[in-house]
Amino acid sequence: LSTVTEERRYRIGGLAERAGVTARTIRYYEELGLLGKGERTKGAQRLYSESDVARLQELIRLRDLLGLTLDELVELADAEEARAALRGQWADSATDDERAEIVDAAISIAERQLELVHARKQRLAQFADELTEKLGSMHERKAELDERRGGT
Amino acid sequence: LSTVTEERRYRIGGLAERAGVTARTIRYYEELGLLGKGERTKGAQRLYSESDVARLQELIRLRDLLGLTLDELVELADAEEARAALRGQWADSATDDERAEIVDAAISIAERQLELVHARKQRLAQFADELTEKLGSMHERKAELDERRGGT
DNA sequence: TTGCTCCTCACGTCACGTGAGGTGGC
DNA sequence: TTGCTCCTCACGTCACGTGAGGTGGC
Repeated sequence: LSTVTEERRYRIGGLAERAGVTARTIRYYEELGLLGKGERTKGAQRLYSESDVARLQELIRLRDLLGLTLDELVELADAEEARAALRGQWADSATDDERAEIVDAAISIAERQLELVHARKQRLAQFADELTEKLGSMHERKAELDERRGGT
Repeated sequence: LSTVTEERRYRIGGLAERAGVTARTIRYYEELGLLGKGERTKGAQRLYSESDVARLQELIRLRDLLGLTLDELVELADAEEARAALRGQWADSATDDERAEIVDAAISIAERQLELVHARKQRLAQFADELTEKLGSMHERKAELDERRGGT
């Protein structure tokens, strides 16, 4: 019945589905400090917000697409803590110098990730080239056989 | 001192280095049937050929770049067995119809892999886009702060 | 002979999977 | 009330990591 803080909440199953993982994975990530112990219902059920969804999806992407270990994700999360703080109360009591420092750190992190993404794309492109070439020679071999079999 | 079968051999450490894995991984893959128990020296040391290097590198790429599990790699290896047979003695006693069937199967496998590679590239491209956009807005924020600090 | 690399167990670890037994209702 | 989803242990599994103790020399 509050009109302002009308935000959607998910239970662990909903979050899991939206991120493409299981509930177990979410509990494990919370245990490692990757997700932070948030609100609970009286029955002790975990509740998540839309920003939790985005955060988990990001973690899964870094894990699956870039192959980062959970240890590396924890490191990264610690480093990003500063960036998240920018959007919190914390930022109100910070000086512009401090804010600039935080933004610089966040930029470095994003740039590093972009490099990793490009490196992966390179390797995938090379893989695609090799597969395409292989397919070409296999099609040749096939045509040769078909000609001999069709034997006009 | 043989002049024809003059092929380079690797021990497990050499193979490991060339594929970017550890010796333990190679022994484990052999245990799973992914690598096949080949020759040994009198001292029981494993010996590998250049084609073993290529094969292992391929497996590692499928694992790292496409995220296949070892179970899936075993399946794929079983399916590819036929393709490998094309290059062996086996092929000499096969009919052209059988050869064509084998090539068709091999083509299907390669096409499937190429699809997976493209799907991954798509996801990576989207990730890159989002990171680039994020970097853009962070640079804006930075410029804003710098202006306030520099305050002409 | 002395290193270095290899060998085979075999237990440890990381990132979860999978019940068992029980309670709550974003 | 009846399902369904959630909860907390806690043991199992996959893909290796890491010694221990020993032998070989692509």
